[in-house]
Amino acid sequence: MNKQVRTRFAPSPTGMLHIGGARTALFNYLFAKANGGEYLIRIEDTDQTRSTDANKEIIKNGLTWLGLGPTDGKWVLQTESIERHKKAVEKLLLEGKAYECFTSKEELEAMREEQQAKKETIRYDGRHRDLSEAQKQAFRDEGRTAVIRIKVPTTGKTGWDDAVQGRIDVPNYTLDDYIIMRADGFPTYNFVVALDDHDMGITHVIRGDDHINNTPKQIFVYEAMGYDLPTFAHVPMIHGKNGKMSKRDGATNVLEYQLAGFMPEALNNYLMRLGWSLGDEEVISLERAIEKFDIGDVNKSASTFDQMKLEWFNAQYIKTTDAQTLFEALEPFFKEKNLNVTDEVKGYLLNGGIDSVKNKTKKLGDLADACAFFFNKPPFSFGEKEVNTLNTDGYRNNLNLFVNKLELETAPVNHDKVSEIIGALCEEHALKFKDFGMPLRVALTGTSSAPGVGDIVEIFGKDVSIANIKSCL
RNA sequence: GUCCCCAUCGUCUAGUCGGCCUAGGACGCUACCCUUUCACGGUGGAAACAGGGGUUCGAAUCCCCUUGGGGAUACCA
Repeated sequence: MNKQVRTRFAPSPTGMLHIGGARTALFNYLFAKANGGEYLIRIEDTDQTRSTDANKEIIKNGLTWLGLGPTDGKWVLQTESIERHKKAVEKLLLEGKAYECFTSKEELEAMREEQQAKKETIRYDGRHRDLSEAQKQAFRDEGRTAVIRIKVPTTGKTGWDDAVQGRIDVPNYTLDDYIIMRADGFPTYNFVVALDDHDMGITHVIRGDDHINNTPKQIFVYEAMGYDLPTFAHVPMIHGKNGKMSKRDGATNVLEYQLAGFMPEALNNYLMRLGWSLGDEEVISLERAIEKFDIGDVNKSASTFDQMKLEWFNAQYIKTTDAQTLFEALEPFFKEKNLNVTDEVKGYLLNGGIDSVKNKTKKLGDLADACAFFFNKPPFSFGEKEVNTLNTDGYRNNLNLFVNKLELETAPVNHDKVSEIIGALCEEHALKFKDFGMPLRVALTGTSSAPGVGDIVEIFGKDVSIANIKSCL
């Protein structure tokens, strides 16, 4: 039987969308797409006290930004299936595969301390596994409320063939009869995950390797319910320089990368290269990755987050993205920097402006800064370096020579024409190209860090160029 | 404590069932070149198989141990 491949990403709205979660989502997406399957989203909100609607929105926005929304368009909430979960608990109870446990939290705590002291495995000891009806009633009379625990084998081992980690076996004596329904009546994570993955027809469970320890517990549910096991694939986590990925290593919240000026394509590319590679290829599009991705090729070892390389990827994408697309991505950054985009400026930016500066920046915010001079109008407010440049007598003279020539031009002036004019002036006055470069750049743009003067004149046009230069004389 | 996982340049990685590896690529660092600024780009360079035992004619590649990291041990997910 060849079932259609179906993966899922199951974030918990108890926090924001973590960078590691984004990579897990990406691998799920890639694997599903690579196999012509579906990639679903299930928001695990069973912890009613810690889940928030705000976090649900943040997760949704983050995934949407990355282009990793569900292929079926449905953002499923786990709590929507709560009645089904409760029915499953009842079924296991009825079949004797689960049981009521009245042990109080204090008793549990005491039990753990004792085990700790004896250097034993810390686990629930199964003390209420085989309570008689009379005993149960006695506890109820005491006012105790039961939790439901699932019966787990105490000998032997439980294992599976992990698609990335290989064979994993865990001795059953280290596991315990864990709680599948809390005293408040809400089923717990390890129980409902297995139920939902089965119900949603998930064929491949791809998740972080912090879930390896949960997998046997979930396998018990599949077995108790009589379901077939999916394929499990545990991808390594992302670490920081010193252990856990933390703020020191870069933002952990995906949306911060958007705000910081990263392009989703760059973040996806960087994330997929963490633990997966395609020969010597570095810049890999989603399409290309879908063509080549296999979960079995993912590395088993954890990787360290490196912001420098992310920035390099971002620079690659900025360099190869067209001006129109970049302009749209840039708009929020212009707004943030109080740069008002007039039709005139937009014209500059789209007709050569963005292209003239895009290869010098790594982030969209930097790119917006690099574009800032297109918003400048004379009289310019200069920095020290610019003032010094313009106060040089020779330079001022060169400015005059150039602007006089430029005024004589009748046709539109382009890059080559500017080179021609400067070339002729150099010959005539025994000067060098650089005697014109810096002063002209400053006079045209108000700043010393700008593209070549030929490009600037072409973008601004003859009239604006002349006006700008004259404002500095 | 107990259980599980991992281990190639500073970082991300290549290294198909052991020989083609005096270990390749990328980021970062660095030298030089290009150049009207800042960049981009180009050509080089320094930089790694954690340690110890095996197995083998031969190991980065297989086995064991040590060490070092990470994760889990909740009425969180």
